[in-house]
Amino acid sequence: MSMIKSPEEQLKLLQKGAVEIIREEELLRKLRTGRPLLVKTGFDPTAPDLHLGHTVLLQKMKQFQDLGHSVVFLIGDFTGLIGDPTGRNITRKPMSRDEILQNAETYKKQVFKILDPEKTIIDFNSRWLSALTSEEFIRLCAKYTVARVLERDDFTKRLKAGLPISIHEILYPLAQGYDSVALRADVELGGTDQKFNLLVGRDLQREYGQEPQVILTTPLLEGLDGVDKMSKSLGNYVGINEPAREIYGKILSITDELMFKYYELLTDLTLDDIRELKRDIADGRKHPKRVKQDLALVLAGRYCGAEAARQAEEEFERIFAQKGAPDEMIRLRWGCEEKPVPIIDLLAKLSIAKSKAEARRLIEAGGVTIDGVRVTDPLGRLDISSPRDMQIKVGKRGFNLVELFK
RNA sequence: GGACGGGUGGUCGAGCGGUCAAUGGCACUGGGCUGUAAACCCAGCGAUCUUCGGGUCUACGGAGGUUCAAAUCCUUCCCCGUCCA
Repeated sequence: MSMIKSPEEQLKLLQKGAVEIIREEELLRKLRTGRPLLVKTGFDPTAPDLHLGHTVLLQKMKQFQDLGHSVVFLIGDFTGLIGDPTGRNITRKPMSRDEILQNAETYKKQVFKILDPEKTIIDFNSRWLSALTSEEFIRLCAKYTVARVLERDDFTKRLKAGLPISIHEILYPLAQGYDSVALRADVELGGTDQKFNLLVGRDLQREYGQEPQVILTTPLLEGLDGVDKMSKSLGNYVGINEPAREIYGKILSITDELMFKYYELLTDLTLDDIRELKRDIADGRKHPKRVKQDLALVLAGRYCGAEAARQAEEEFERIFAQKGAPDEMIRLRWGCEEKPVPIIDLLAKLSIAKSKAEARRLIEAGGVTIDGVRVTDPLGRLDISSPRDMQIKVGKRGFNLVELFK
């Protein structure tokens, strides 16, 4: 067990990597009581694939755990019905009990790559939100005003832009805030985009006669595109359940600029360390690719093990630096045919290309290679009369191994 | 309930009777350069058939209609927004 740290030491640790703590002196006071604090963090039930963006938050949760506090991983199965207006989702289909439980299981598998299973409480907010009677719900609504909800950035913007806002969306912050009341949370963690929702929790707790929770926000991690925040629906994410080679490859594809952000938010390096890295690159002492590879190694290693990460790097070098083939390719089978078949047809039938038109485009663009030879004629045919293995490469990463059989 | 504006391809946004599979930006895909980086350059970006010239089908909120011809005009329905009540 770790040494008990003083409240001041704890605060210092928790401050690192936090964008904002509201309010610090309250947190300190709570820490001074000496009792384990109840730390709540809400997660959306619709996206049980955790990615690096979530880990920023999870690391912070882990920190609380290591300091001896009690962490609630709250799955917003009820609020999920609404859909957090923070994004741009307007409607969501209700999820079945089974789906939710299944997602919860998926969550657990991933969350415990970071969190301590012994010290994590997993809960669902439908437990109390579904139980509210209409009357209680109205009473809850009575504790907040439309004007205050509309203060939210998202809403203000949408209102100005003439975009619709549904009633249920303005109820979202209330529902989430009520979670804090139900749990009697001491602290709630969330990304900076959650600030408003977290603040509502404070207000509601006060309304219900509780001591308001402290809120701690963490920075949002930008996705691989470096534009939007990392999210599964935008497809710009790195999942922590992905194989090492995926994590490694995705990290290597980010821009140099973004790489430093990732260093900052995802590794233990201090800002000084990062400054030094930048300097070394500027001076030519270090190659930016190497620095990026180091980052990829750390992250792939964290979720897949150092050995897997090392192998990922090796394979990466082989494929891209030496133009080789990966260890694992998509394996396909196809029966031999007497007559030579149009390559376009073959690509479409094997689902290597979505349609014949796409196959044709790919060939015309020079993106198709068979057994290392670039296909140049979109009308070309291929002799597939005898059984053999054939390697078809589409684009930079589409490796397919096609087995021709009799 | 009333007045007005609007619904176009992944997205934003032109087009407002034919030459429109629909200008353009973004996103995306492929190629080049490179470090699977950025920037940049080139090409592509509904499906299908093709003797590679082109043909066919499906698409501009839904359904009808006018017309030789409609994303474009009319009717109606649905949806969204703004203002008024």
